[in-house]
Amino acid sequence: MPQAAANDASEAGRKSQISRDDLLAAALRLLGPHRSVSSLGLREVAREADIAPNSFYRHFRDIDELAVALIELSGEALRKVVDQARVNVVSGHAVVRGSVEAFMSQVRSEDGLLQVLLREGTAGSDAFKRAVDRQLDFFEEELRVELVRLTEAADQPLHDPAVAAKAITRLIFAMGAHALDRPIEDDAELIHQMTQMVTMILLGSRHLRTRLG
Amino acid sequence: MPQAAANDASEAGRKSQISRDDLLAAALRLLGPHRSVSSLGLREVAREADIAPNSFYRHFRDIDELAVALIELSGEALRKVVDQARVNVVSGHAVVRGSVEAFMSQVRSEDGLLQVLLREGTAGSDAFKRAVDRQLDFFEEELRVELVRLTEAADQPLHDPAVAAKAITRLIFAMGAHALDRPIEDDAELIHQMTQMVTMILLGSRHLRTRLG
DNA sequence: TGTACATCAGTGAACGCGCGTTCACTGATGTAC
DNA sequence: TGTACATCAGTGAACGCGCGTTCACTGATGTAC
Repeated sequence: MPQAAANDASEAGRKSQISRDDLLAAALRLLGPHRSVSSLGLREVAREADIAPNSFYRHFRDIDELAVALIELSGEALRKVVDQARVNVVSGHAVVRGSVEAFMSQVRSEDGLLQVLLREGTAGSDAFKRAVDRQLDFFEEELRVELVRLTEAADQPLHDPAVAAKAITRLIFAMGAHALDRPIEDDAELIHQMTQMVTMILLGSRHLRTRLG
Repeated sequence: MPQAAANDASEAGRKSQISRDDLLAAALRLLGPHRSVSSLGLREVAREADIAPNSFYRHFRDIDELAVALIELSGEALRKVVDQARVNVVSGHAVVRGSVEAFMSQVRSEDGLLQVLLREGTAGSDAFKRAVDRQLDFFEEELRVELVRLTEAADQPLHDPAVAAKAITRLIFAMGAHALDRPIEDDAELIHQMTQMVTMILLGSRHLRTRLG
């Protein structure tokens, strides 16, 4: 069975086929919690994936295309947060706190997906920055829709749900990035702070409406 | 007058002395609004400053030490924002909006100092990240003191001024970084949004106190 | 005032390194007959 | 079922490049006598 033997890394010659996903996984392994995507090198990723540097081009045009793919992959982590938040709404669980907890649980997730997104302030190529912004905008829009739905159902509408959603999104992402540089023992405190912050924004937005009409 | 002639760049041989500040200025020129400090190269900065690469070591241990110096320099821009905010308080000008405007005016400042700070999500060496955090913490603390002073004077104390100050700081920095990627025509809209966001946080923080005691 | 000397910001040349990219290639796999 | 062939994910070697860093040096400047 030469095909089976070819999967053995100790075998000389050609490796069994490697997929885009294998390269993305290798890149994720290299990143860990403290490196930024845009610092990844092509040879470095190829080395980690155990392929020749030039084989990289079979899967991606360049390292930047891989970076964009990574960002899109990390969007999955955001979708999980949104899903969990919706579950909290239905179950009557404390919505703000529960959602902040869901977010932080993704921040600390072993797969490291959300970390990829948080590590990126504003560095990298244009295509890359656009990819990051797409993910932020997606989250912001989901949040906005949910805020409108919830607050109107409770007959406590917000003054400007779009601005509130943007504020919460940007703030929670900034705090998430901050959390990456703090020890995990601080998580409880951070969750408490983030919950308070989001509550302030929501409460403020509601009263701004009461005040201004 | 050989000394005077030595200042002429067309002159062969040794250049007149160059200072740390000249190197910092060269680095700032290279950065512009869209590059991150941690991507600067030693040879690149030396080239821009018109000195030999090895001369760099006369002024900084390595490129990282220059990056930290740049961050500390950029703290000056923050101090200007704080000063302007205090002027607004005294003059009775709209405090929140005026301070947001002062911040955005530094964001767009020609010297590009504040941009250096905003461009840095979380990349770079440990020493560098600590330098960035120091500046954020400085701003947050100034803001906290001012918030306490103002709201207690108006007899409308906040629920947790420290958390409110942190929320405002992180949010305003995130929005400032966002602004760098937007055309200057969007500034009016961004200032409007940021003003609303800060107002929401302050209003929410006050009502949180009313509610919880 | 003149001379001898220490200091030290500057220099050019060279190093080894890892990078991205290109080339012509190989050989396993799937398909057509 | 066997054979011929196209496809294409993999390969090793090589390229030129810019990087950070080290070396022994030079010569202008300030200071001591």
